[in-house]
Amino acid sequence: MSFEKLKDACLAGCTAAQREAITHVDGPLLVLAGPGSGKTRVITRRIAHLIAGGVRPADILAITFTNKAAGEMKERIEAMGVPRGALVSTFHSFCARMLRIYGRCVGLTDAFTIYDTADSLSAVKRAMVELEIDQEQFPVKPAVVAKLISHAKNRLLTPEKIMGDRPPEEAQTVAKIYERYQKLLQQANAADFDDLLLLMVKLLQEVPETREKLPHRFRYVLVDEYQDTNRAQYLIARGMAASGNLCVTGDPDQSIYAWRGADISNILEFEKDFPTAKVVRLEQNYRSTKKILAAADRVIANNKSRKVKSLWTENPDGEPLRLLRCEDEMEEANAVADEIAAWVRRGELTPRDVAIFYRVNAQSRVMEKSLRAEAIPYRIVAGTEYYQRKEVKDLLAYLRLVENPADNVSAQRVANVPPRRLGEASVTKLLNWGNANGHSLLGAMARAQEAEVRGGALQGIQDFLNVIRALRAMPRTPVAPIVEKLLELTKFERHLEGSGEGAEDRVANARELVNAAAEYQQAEPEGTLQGFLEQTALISDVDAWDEKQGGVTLMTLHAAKGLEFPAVIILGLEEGLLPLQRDDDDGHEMEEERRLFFVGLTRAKRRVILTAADSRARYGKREYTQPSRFLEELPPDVVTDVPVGSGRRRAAHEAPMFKPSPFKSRPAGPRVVRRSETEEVVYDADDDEEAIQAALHAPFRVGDRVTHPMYGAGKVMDVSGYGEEMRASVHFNSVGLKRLVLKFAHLKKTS
DNA sequence: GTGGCATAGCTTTTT
DNA sequence: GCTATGCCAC
Repeated sequence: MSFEKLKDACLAGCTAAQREAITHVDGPLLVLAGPGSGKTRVITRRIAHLIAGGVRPADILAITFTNKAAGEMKERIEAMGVPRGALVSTFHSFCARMLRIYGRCVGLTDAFTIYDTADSLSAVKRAMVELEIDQEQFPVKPAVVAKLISHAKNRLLTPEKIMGDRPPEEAQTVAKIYERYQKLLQQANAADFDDLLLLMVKLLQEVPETREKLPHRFRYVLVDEYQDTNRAQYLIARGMAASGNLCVTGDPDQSIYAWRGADISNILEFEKDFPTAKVVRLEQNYRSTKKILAAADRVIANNKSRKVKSLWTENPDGEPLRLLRCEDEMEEANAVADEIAAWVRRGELTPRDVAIFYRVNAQSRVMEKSLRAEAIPYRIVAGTEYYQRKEVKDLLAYLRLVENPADNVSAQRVANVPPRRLGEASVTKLLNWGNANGHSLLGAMARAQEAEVRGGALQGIQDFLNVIRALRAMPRTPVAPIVEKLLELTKFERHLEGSGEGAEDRVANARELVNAAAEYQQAEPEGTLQGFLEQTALISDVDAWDEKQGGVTLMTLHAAKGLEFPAVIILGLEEGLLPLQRDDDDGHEMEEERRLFFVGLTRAKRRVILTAADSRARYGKREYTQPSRFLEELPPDVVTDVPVGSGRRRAAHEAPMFKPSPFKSRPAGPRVVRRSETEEVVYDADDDEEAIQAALHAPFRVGDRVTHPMYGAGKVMDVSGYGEEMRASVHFNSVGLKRLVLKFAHLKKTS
């Protein structure tokens, strides 16, 4: 295809506003894109259009928010039929890549290690030990110190500045820890997440060798989700675009990362930063129904500090949003699982069409239980979890040491894993000797005699060094054999087998790392050990999510950004949870909570369910809740209120009003839970084993005639679930439609 | 050096 | 209520 034809293809089916953004070539460009307005399409087509217009792919840099988004963008550009070669990456991956090349200018070799939050914390603790700060006496905990340091870094502040109203001597001590921490990282040839950005800024601003060259390396720079950039990222974006051809896209109403330093004014003040900037607004929504969009629009209108925009859609009205009011989080989860089961049964949606969002990860547990009980397949999106597991981190620590022998945090971590009589005393001795004599921990081990380590520890040190040396002798690609060799040499699986409860899982996790390495190799045939380690360090939650796999998706509202689903369920619309309660509320954080809810709502194409529970367990204590203020902000005409459980039960049976006490056991006798006008679940109190077994092994089918001890004759209308959770909807002559749990219902076939 | 027990901290969100 | 860490005893 000719480049002219390609250019046309880039514009096919686009609106005037979209075309404007796609065809803009030189000079700064701000694309303010509402949810579902075709932003990704505009970015990918703009890149394809640039290339079709003669721009070399290698001159284009596109920054996305997640690795997953980067991968998808690359695919979509290639699908347009233009030559590949544009660099599409996240900020962190891009900076890591630059630092592999130019790290020497800022004190890193190309083998540097990336420290995650947990590694940083270890380094902070080590810094405090070295400074002889008594952790009992110093009132700031290591984790808080680590946070303060990170905070300072991604805002480019000195530690004193971010100490707020803490006493000056505390600030001074934190500053000292910061300094020592940084020295430790330097010695370990390591960079934490924030350093990746910070050192990149240094390359752009301070280092003579790079500050002239790097800003001109790319002619066109694009940054997506610009509303979520922090100070350092802002400087990098600007710094890389000496050409002035900086295109940023985003939506201030979807800024949800202020808590980690994102500065919404980066996008709000883009026009001030670049007075010649062209601004394109994308306000037509192609994703959601009118009702969903109206709800989202009305909610976000309550934010005071925002650029007003008018979202609209030509999509149909759609069905109303539904609010399930439940007694507690268990009922909430059951009601949601029942809903989904019904959708699937009716053929309206498949499980993979459905996403469940929540504010905090802890909410997923109860939900999972109910989904399992209904036999609904689901997937939790929390990719980093796997790499945080102890056994996996241990293995990665070995691999890092192979790559970077200076990495003391990793060396300290696994020196005695599996146990090899190389205890804390010896390690401390080696560490101190190494510090004094300019050697890493690994280096000190190689000179253990000099360091005056003796006894059993010496053999342990030998074993440890042998493992590292053997691995280092292997080629760095392919990666999987290195991981396999590691498991073999350390007898890691045998070590885990004896680790008590959950040992099987741990062994499986360890083996899984071999698979992860093989998968990495499949994606990156040339990939090295270093590349694999980098990928594992910079993986994000959504990165691990494969939408091709079936099942209901469970994730936090934060992880939901940028995705879309036919049906969305948002749990826990309660004061304190969504919006989440915090100590120092100055109103800005409330607005960020509202944006988070806005993001959740606007992920939905056709169907939205919201839930709220009267009480919820928190820290193991039951607390009564107030409905979220966001519920009052929804336009009443697009929301249907659906009482589940207690409220409905009262209405149905005119029981006296009382707050159900979680401390009283429920009264004997059949328990009836009404779920809607026509549906009830009846649990019988006396469950004799024989009847249960009989019920479970008598397959009821739609259309079967049955009798029930209490309700008499009826006809089966619907069957759902498996095993103990199998339920049937039965229409009884006496009382109409009931939903029965077969395990308890004592239902018999009559014909 | 290992294993058992107590307890603190967790539930904000994540690269 | 759970879990990860740290402390102590053997």
